[in-house]
Amino acid sequence: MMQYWLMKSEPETFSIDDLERKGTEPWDGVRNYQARNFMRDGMRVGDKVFFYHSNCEVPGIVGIAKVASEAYPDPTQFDPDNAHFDPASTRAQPRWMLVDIAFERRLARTISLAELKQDPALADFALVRKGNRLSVMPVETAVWKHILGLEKTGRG
DNA sequence: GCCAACGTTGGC
DNA sequence: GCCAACGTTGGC
Repeated sequence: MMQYWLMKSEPETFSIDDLERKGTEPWDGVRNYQARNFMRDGMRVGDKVFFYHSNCEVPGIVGIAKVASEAYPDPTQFDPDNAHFDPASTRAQPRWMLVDIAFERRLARTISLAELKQDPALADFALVRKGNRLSVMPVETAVWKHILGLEKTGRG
């Protein structure tokens, strides 16, 4: 059964433009167990993903991607020259996993965090809750549909 | 750039 | 196992 997700990326590091240009990208660098578990245990090929820009001028959802592989070990954990190198991880027992993410489309407009926060229908959505730092999270079907409904409305 | 919130580490 | 110190995330 199709599941929905949201994944955060800092656009200065990897933006929706970058994903559109490359087509498919290994979602490397995740070093949070909860986020890893969602990728490893939750995601299936074909699941849909909101692409979210974080730590930027207008944080918000900017596009839609899809899961393009099952989880496999994140190669950056083995590379001493990589910022995400993890000396405690081994190839026999890799600690960090990733999935490939494929571009699907941009949204017609950015649906900003500010807009999501002031929407009463999204009060329980983890993204808008105070202190949330999770970079990979599930999105309930109703929430997914509600947010997509915002795309064509109002501002932008 | 600041800093609140949160996760991880390590001493005990 | 507790918890203080530290590092990171990410909005503002």
